[in-house]
Amino acid sequence: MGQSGKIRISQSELDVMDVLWTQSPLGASEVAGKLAESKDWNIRTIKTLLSRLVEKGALSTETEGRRYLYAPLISKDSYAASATRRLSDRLFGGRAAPLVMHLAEDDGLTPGDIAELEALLAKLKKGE
Amino acid sequence: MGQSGKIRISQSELDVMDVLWTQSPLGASEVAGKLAESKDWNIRTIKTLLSRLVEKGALSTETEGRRYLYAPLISKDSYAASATRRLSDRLFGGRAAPLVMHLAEDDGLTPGDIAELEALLAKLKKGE
DNA sequence: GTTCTATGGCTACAAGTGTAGTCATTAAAG
DNA sequence: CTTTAATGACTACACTTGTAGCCATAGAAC
Repeated sequence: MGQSGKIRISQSELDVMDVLWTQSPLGASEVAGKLAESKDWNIRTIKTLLSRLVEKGALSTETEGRRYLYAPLISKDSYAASATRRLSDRLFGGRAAPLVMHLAEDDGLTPGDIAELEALLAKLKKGE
Repeated sequence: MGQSGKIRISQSELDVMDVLWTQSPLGASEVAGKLAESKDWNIRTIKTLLSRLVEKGALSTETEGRRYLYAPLISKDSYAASATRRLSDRLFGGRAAPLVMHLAEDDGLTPGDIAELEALLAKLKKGE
């Protein structure tokens, strides 16, 4: 967990985090390279986002020559956990079932998902 | 569904929506009355939020004398569905299982929740 | 009828966000 | 060495959000 609860990561910043969650540490231009496939962003935009993420304590920097290599300080997992919990608390009073029900609607759950969830539930019942 | 996907509702605005999802239509001061229990907001703050929500198309107004009665234009359910889907897409590539797993950690799922989810899954398997 | 009070409309203003531009510097290319 | 290209630092600027203040007005309370 850590401070992942305190840090607010914006939409665009999250796109940058995703790259570094996949691979890190990376320099700004490498991050830009990965993002180029999905986003049409100027390198400066990416640098701004990187700087803001460093300010926020979401990324660490390591000096390599005259540039920085960036790496996540919070894991995707812990970020995802806190974001999920926030949503669940905020909209469903912390209940998981309604949330899953919403995913289920609108073709949200494939048969594979259902099987996976069943397995997960079985494990939870045993574990607890 | 509708336009609930397009409309961005901020944190504070969501607090206002919650009141109106519980009961509507209501005038500004009634909304303020309900919010007073949980929030320490000036009535003007609430009026601003109401106005912004009307601008955004999240609330409708109905004139009653010289004031407005506000009512939601999007249901909590549809908002919750799109918010859930956004999160799931954004963080888990649209997979439901990892999301539930996150809820499960950290005491997120009570035995009751687990039972409820099992029932839900059973219904999904039969239905589809 | 005059004073109070609540209303919506408009305004405010700092922090956060999306999206860059400018600049001095330095490493690389030639 | 000089030109070029890439880097981080600083700056920019409109939009959103949180959190209200001011104002003219109209109904409520005398």
